[in-house]
Amino acid sequence: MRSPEDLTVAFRVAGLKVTPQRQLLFRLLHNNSSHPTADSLFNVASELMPGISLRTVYQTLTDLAEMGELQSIEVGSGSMRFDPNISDHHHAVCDNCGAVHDVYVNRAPELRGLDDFSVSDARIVYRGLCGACSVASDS
Amino acid sequence: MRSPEDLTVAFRVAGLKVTPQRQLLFRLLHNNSSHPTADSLFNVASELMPGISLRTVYQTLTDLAEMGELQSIEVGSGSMRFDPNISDHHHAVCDNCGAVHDVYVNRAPELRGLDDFSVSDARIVYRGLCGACSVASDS
DNA sequence: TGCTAATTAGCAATAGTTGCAAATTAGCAA
DNA sequence: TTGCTAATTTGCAACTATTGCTAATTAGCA
Ligand SMILES: [Mn+2]
Ligand SMILES: [Mn+2]
Ligand SMILES: [Zn+2]
Ligand SMILES: [Zn+2]
Repeated sequence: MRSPEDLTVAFRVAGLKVTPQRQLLFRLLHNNSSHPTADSLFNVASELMPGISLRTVYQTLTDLAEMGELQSIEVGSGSMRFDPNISDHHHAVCDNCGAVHDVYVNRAPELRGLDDFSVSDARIVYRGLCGACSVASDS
Repeated sequence: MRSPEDLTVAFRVAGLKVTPQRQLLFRLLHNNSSHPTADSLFNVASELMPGISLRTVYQTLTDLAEMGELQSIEVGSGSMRFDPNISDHHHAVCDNCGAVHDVYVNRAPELRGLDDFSVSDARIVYRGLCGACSVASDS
């Protein structure tokens, strides 16, 4: 995702308004690698801007995703995660603490057993234990 | 997933009862490669056994999954898919018709960019067009 | 400063799933 | 075969995540 400054320009160019709510979310998302949910963002945003609506958070996330500034990912946690990292990457989810980490693979794995399917996208979700949780569970 | 006959024995051994509802679901799931949702199974089951409850379908699917006879997968279609194929495999989802196909990969792709994460499972979801839909969209 | 289309907030509605409790029933023992 | 009882089924309420709708507000421009 681009910087809050760049997004401000991009929104105006697209005929969209730059509201304080949107500016706050631009800031909260920029360089955010926590893969937040709409609700977790809403909680943080609410402290900085009491009264902001969860609906507005959803709306802005949808706008950003449609503009290609965000990617939305589904890792089986029940709710959608939003990712300002739009590079081609995958995710590792800790079964213990739920943290979602970025993962890069050398090469998308080849298919076997499916003849005529034209792949446009492949997403991998790894599950296991993150570093911190592995250490914590050592006996 | 094992055969309805084997499951009948397995359920009794586990102290679970073998009801007509469960037997029907055993049959509907055996060799079923459609990756059905609870609701799609409920619809089929309802024709064969009017009055069966969606709640019972969910319950039986949960039981089978807990016994390791089914795997539940999430491909981003909004609802959980149930898969009697419990071999190590992945899925290809057609963006046009929504069909879910089994996919086997030669080797689990190696990680890069994540040092200490102990992977216990990796799931790949491919998206694109299935054979039928590719043909149909040829100009 | 005023206009107006875009946005926000609040709340209803929706989809998928699970919790709960009363009624029913499979499986066992007598 | 009959009766008992714990497991199961059903129906419905509740719940979570998300979207639809709309009146009130406001950013951006003239
Ligand atoms: Mn990511
Ligand atoms: Mn499968
Ligand atoms: Zn962890
Ligand atoms: Zn298709």
